[in-house]
Amino acid sequence: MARTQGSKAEITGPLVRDAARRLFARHGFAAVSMRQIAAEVGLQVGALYTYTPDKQALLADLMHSHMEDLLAAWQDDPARPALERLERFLRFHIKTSLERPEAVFLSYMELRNLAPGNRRVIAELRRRYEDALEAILIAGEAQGTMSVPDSRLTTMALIAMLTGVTNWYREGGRLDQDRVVAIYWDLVRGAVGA
Amino acid sequence: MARTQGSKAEITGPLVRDAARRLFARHGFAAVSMRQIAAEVGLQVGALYTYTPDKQALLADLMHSHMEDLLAAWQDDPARPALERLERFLRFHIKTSLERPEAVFLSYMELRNLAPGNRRVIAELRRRYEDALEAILIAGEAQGTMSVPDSRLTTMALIAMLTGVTNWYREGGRLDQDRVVAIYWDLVRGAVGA
DNA sequence: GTCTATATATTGATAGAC
DNA sequence: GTCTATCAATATATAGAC
Repeated sequence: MARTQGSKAEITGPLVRDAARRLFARHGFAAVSMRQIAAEVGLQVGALYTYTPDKQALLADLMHSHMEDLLAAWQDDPARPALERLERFLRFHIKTSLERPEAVFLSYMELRNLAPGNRRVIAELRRRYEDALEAILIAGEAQGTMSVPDSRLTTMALIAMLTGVTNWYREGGRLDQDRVVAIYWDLVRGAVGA
Repeated sequence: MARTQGSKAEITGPLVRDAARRLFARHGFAAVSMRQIAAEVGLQVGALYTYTPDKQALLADLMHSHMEDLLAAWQDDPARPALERLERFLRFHIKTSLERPEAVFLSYMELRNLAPGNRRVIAELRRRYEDALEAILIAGEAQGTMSVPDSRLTTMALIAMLTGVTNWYREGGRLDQDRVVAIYWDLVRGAVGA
C-alpha cells in the first residue's frame, strides 16, 4: 500500500531542511541554534529530532545531497569540442548557483564545520566536481583551442570566479541570468585564451 | 614621558588579536568561544576584556583595521596605462592574500556576523576597494587596451577569482608566489581581452 | 594586568505526556 | 509527530581580590 499522501513527516522534513539551509547559509552553521530552525518552521525544538539525529548530521546531509545532485545533474560529453563543453559547464554552474544559492554557498563555505569523517566525504565530492571542469581544460589544451598553462590553478580560479556570483547577484536586479551568463562567458573564454 | 617599553599590554593585546584572527578564520566567528581565544594566548577568559569590550568589537576591529591597512597600502597612479595598473593591482591583491590569508578571509566572509552598524562600515570600505579595481577597468576600456563589457560584474568576478587563492594555496606547495601571480596574470589579461 | 569566582543566558539534546 | 519540561554543558560578560 502506498504511503499516506500528505503525511506530516513528508511535508515537515523538507521544511526543516529548507529552513536549516537558509539559516545556515545566511548566518553560518555555528551561529544558528536548533531553536531558530524550529521557530522558522513553526515547531518546538524537540520535534526537530524526528528529522535529524543531531545538528551536525543536518549540515552534513544538506551538503551531501547538494553535491550528489550537482554531480548527477552534470552530464558532459567528452566527444564534443572542449570550448563547447566549457560553455555548457559555465552555464550549468551559474544556473545552479542562481537557482540554489544557499546550497551552493553552504557546500562552498561550511566544510570547516563538518566533523572529520563528513568533511572527507564532502571534500571528495567537491573534488570530483572540480575534476569535471579540469578535464575540459585539459582537453581544450590538447585540442589546441585553449591555452591553459596550469589546469589545476585555472580550475580553482574559474570555480571561485563563477561561484562568486552568489555574493552579489540579486533577483530582479540590473542583470538577468542570461546576461550574467553571457558576460561570464566572455571573461572565461578570454581567460583560457580562446 | 614615553610609554614603558615592553609593557605587557603592548605585547598581549596584539597576541589576543592574532589568536582571534586565526581562530575566527579557521572555524568561523560564531564557532569560536572567548575561552578558546584566551587559551590560545595562555590567559583566562576574564583577562581578554582588558583588550576588547566584547567579542563583537573584537571581530569588527580585526576587519576594520585590515580594510584600512589594505586601502592605505594600495597606491594607484591613474596616469599610467590601465594594463600596467591592473597588473600592479593583481600583484598587490595576491601578495596581500598570501601574506595575511586569515585577515583577507575574515573580511571576505564574516560580514554576516557583524552587527548592522559595523557591517555598514566594513561594507563601505570593501566597496572602496572594489571601486579601485573598477576604476582601472573603466580606464582600460576608455584607452582601448581592454574589452570590459560590464565593469561592475567584471570587478566582482576578478576579485572573487583572486581572493579564491586563499582557499587552496599552501606555503611550500607546488607553486611559489611569483608563479601564482604569473598564471593569474595570464588569466586576467585574457579575461579583459588584452 | 590577570586571576578566580560567579551571574545569567543560551545551547544541543533527551524523556515522557498526549 | 509534536509538545512541555528539563538536564548538563557551555556561552558571554562582570566583580572583586591580588
